[in-house]
Amino acid sequence: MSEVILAEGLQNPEEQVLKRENLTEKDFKKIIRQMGLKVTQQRLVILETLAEGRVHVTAQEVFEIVNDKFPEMGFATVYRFLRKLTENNFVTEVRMGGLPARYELTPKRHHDHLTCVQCGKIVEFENQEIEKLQEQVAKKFGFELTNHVLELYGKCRDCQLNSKRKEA
Amino acid sequence: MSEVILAEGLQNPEEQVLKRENLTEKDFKKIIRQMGLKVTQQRLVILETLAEGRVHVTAQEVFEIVNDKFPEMGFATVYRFLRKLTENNFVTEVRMGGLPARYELTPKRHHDHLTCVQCGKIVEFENQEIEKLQEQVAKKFGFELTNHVLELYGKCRDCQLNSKRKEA
DNA sequence: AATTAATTGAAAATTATTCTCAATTAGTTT
DNA sequence: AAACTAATTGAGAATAATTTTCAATTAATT
Ligand SMILES: [Mn+2]
Ligand SMILES: [Mn+2]
Ligand SMILES: [Zn+2]
Ligand SMILES: [Zn+2]
Repeated sequence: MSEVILAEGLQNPEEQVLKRENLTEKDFKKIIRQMGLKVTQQRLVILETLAEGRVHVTAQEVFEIVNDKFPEMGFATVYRFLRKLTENNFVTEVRMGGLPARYELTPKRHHDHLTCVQCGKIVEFENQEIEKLQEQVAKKFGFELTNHVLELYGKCRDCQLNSKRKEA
Repeated sequence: MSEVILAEGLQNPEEQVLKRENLTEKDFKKIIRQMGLKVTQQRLVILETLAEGRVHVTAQEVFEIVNDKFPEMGFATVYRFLRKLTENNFVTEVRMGGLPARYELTPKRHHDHLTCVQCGKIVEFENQEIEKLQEQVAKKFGFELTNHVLELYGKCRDCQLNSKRKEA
């Protein structure tokens, strides 16, 4: 049941995000070439879209935004390029439950997410202590850690207040 | 690319799991009744399947196992009942990336997972320090924590050795 | 400008999961 | 024990997200 609420909320969530770099067309071209790919208009527009506006976007959202500026773009291109970007770690895939994947340009510093199950608001946070403890756990079991997923879910302050208001 | 390897590996992973209770038919009936549902053969067989054998199973796997003992069972019934069990917290859904959800009977103590990206082996662990820190993070941002997902991914000792062997 | 391998969009395919609905059945009431 | 009824079931259709296919186009190289 929290799933549905979450999905609805996520349609227009506000977000509290860590500061992002300002990227220009030059940077986009560099990124594309670093992956050994050809520079195309669609790829540039997709990167542009990722760099401005909402930080955590679904492939569908990217497609819709991009489709305005560039109506002949197919959604397969968006999915394809997002996958490439993710494989090359220029983009990070964030998955919440069974919902569609969300993507963000990989920021210089790693972070995890705290999401409101009611309104979908996303807060990014860094916690070095947790990161360290994760390493320790992996070590303890003889694993070489490659990555991790830490997603916290809860009710944000606003939604807590809203709930109380309704009760009263 | 790690996705594919992971998916393949997961087809026959060994697992290191925390000890589980031994549940009997009596317990299963109690569980079903606690959810206000009727006790049916299919529900009993599904619970039986969850209680023995592999701990982290997909709906498909449950269906196949169950289908042997009980060939007239439909997969919709498996999905339906797993959902109910999950909603009522008798079963916990574990999701790794975009792969099919895996389910396990919710154990008395909460734990998280450490998964080998090569062979799919799953190790369960508990870490109170991490849990505490998560609460602190939530609090710091004014959230009331409802749940979290912590999945660690890495290469297990065996797979590290295998890799070295291949190099040599 | 010619060449060619990569890229693209549209549509079909795939995968996991949910829904629909007519037939069956568990649990209750006579 | 038979009747009753609302819940449950299985089969298959539907849905949603994502991937694949393939013929046409295009970026980069010559
Ligand atoms: Mn983020
Ligand atoms: Mn587990
Ligand atoms: Zn909220
Ligand atoms: Zn392994």
